[in-house]
Amino acid sequence: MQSVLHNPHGQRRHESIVQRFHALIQQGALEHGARLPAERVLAEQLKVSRSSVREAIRTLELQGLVVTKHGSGSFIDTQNLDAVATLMTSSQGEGMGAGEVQLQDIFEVRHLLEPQIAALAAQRATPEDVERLAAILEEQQRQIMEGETGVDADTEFHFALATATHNAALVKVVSAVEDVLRQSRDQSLQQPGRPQRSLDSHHQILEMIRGKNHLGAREAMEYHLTAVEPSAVFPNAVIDE
Amino acid sequence: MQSVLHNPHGQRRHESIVQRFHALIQQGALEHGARLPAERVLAEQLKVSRSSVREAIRTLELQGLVVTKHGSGSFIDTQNLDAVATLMTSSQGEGMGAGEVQLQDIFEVRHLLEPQIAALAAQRATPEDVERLAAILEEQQRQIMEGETGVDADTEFHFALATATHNAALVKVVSAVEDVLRQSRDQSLQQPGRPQRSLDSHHQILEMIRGKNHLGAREAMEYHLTAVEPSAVFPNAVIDE
DNA sequence: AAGCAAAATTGGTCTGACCACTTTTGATCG
DNA sequence: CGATCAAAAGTGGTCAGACCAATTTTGCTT
Repeated sequence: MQSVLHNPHGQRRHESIVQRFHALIQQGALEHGARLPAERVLAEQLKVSRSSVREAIRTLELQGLVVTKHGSGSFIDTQNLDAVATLMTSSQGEGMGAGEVQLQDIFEVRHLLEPQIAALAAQRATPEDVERLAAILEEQQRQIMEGETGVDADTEFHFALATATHNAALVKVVSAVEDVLRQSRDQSLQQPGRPQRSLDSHHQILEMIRGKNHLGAREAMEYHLTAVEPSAVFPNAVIDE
Repeated sequence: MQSVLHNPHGQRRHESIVQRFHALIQQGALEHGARLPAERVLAEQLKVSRSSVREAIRTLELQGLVVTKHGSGSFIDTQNLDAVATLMTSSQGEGMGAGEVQLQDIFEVRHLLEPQIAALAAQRATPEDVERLAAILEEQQRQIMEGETGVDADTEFHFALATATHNAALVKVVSAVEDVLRQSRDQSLQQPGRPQRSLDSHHQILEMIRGKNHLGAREAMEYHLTAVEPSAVFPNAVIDE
C-alpha cells in the first residue's frame, strides 16, 4: 500500500501519451517547429479516442512544449523555457535515454545561480518582496516549532527570492530546479539541528536584502548552500511495479 | 451570455472556465480541500459541454490548483507551491512577479550562467571537448570569411561549452537560452566587425580552457558577453573561490 | 499569371453512451 | 443491535460520432 501525496494513481490514457511525446522530443525525433499529426490521425495511430489525444495535447501545451493553432495544427515549440523545465523534471521518474540529469547536476546549477539571485534580489527587491520573504520565514519558524522540517517554507523562500529579482526567466529556471530538489531537501533537513540552521541562514540572507547589500546577500547564500546541502548521499527515485 | 466581442486571441471555452476558477480561488470562495461540483453538474451550470469542463479541470490540475481522484472528485489544493505561482502570474496581468519572459531577462540569465560555465568547462573539459570547441571555431571562421554572420557556429560554441561542463542540467538550461537568443544574436552580429570580434573572444575563451585556467575563462567570457552583446548594465557577477 | 471562392483540412465544442473506481446504501447475518 | 458486505449510486475516464469555426489548399474564373 503506497499512498503518495501528489498524484500517482493508475496512470490515465492521456498521461502515457504525454510521456511518449516527452521521449520523442528528448531523443530529438521531434524538432522545433515540427507539426504533429492531426488529432483524428493521432487517435487512430495510437488506438485511442480523440478526447484522450486532445487532453494529451492540452497537457503538452500547458507545459509549453507545443503551441496549437485553430484550423492549422499543433506544433512543437522547444524554444521555450517552460519546455526545458518540464523536460528536466519529467525525466526524473523513469530513467530515459542518454543525457540523464543527475541530482548533483541540479545542485550544481543551483550553486551557480542562487548566490547571484540573492545579489540581484538585494538590488531590486521591493518592500512588498521583503515583506513576503519575512512572512515565509515566520511560517518556516512555525513549522519547525511544530516538529516539521519546514521544507515547504524552505522551498518557497528560494522561489520568492527568485521572484524578487523581477526576472521572469530566472523564476522559471529556479522553479524547475527547486521542484526537483524538494524531496531531497526534505531528507537533508531530517538531520537534527538542520532545520533551525537553515532558517537562521535564511534570516541572514533576508537581512542583507533588507539592507540592499548585494555582496553580503551573495555570501550569505553561498554559506547557506554549503551548510545545508547534503554531503554525498542522494536518494534515488523509487520505482515500484 | 457569451458575447463574441472579447476574443482577441481566440480564447477557448475551457480557458475562460479556468479564469473563473482562478478568480473564485483568489477571492477565497474556494478554500483548500473544497470539492468541485461533479463534471456533469459543472457542465450544466456553466452551460458548456462536459468536454470543456474536463479540459478546464485538466488545466487547473496541471497548474497544481486541483487534484483529481478517479471515482471521488476534484479538490482544490492551494497548499501547493506551483499553485501560488500560477495564481500570481495569471491574475496580475503581466505587471509584477513572474510574467512574460522578456528578452533582457534571458540575457541576464545568460550573464549569470555563462561565465561560470566557462570556468567549470576549464576545469572539466576533456581533450575531446577542446577539440570539438576548436573545430567549431574553425567553422565560425569559415562562415565569416564567406560573408555570413556565423551565428550558427556562435550558438554552437556556447552549447558545446555547456556540454564540456559534463552537467546535463546545465546543458538543458543553456540550450533553451541559446535557442531563444539565436535570432537576436543574428541581429547583433550584423554590425560591421562584430562577427570577427566575437570569434576573437571565443578564441580567448578556448585558450583559457586549454590551459585549464578557470579564472581566466570566466573573465574572458565576461568580456565576450559585454563586448559582443548589446545590453544594459549588469550587476557584478564575479565570484572568487 | 493572378485573384478569389469553394472545398478540404484541422482544431474546438457538443452529445450521449459506457467503463472503472469510490462512496453510500441497505439488506443480511452473527 | 452491530457488523459485514454486496448492490446501487455517484464520479471521473474513455469512447464514438456529429457539427461548428478557423485555416489551408484547390481549382475555376478572369
